[in-house]
Amino acid sequence: MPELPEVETTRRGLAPLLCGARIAALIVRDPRLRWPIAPALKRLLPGQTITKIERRGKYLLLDLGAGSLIIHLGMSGSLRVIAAENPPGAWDPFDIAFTDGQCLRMRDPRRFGALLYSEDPHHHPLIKNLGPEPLETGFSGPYLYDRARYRKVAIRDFLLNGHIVAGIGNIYANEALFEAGIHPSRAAGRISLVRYESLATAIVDVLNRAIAAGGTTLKDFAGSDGRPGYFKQQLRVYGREGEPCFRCHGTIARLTMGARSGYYCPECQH
DNA sequence: CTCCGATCCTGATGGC
DNA sequence: TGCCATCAGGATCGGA
Repeated sequence: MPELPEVETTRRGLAPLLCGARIAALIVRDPRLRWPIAPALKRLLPGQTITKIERRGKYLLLDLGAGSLIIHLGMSGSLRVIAAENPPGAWDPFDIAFTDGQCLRMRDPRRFGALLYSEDPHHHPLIKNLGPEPLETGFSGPYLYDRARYRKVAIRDFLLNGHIVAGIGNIYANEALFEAGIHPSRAAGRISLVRYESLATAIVDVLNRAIAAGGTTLKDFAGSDGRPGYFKQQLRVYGREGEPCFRCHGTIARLTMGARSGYYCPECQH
């Protein structure tokens, strides 16, 4: 899915198109997302106006003044603003139609995404326990080091835990660990403060570069303009098993860690 | 509390 | 060509 850079790319694309847009209707073609779309939204939304779009981790928050829509893209979701008369595809679970004839249409083949509403989104159960934003204050090497004390979980999985730091998924966890020279299966509690400083710097660097490239498109992801993200061309380890390391000319290896692969250079990462 | 595996769902891909 | 197993960018839940 869309990780932080893909969600931020989506947010930046949508904000100028949707801020000030007045909702005419919510059209639900398939409510069976990660959490079912609440039927009450169909009568709650019409007449409301989007005032701004925020991002928290991988969640988009569409501010309606009295509350917010919370959208998650799951593994395969994307959002576009198009003319409402455009015929929907088979995997487009909902449209938010606006009074100007445009609509915000979600596409999500795997249906792991979500459309929720909260009067107080930052205290919503899915959001209130998220860790700090990696691109804002509150995130740092010492923060990661403190949270990691005595923990045996692999550092790759530690970074995937949104309650530790928000928005990092498997691609950027692997890329940041390469940049910091840390082996993905090393126990989080057995990494020095100095190395956590490098890791925090690497995370910020990788995320910023990915946002600048419009995110990473492996298969499904498209920005709100329908274009893919180009960070795939800058990936140094993710998806590169058997290919040469750019730093040492060793060979990138793949490690099965639970259900998701860890990619790393055995020469550069310890 | 922490950790790990199962789970939701569909589609692409590769082996036989 | 067809069939089957495996693997995917997430995140919650339950059991050990």
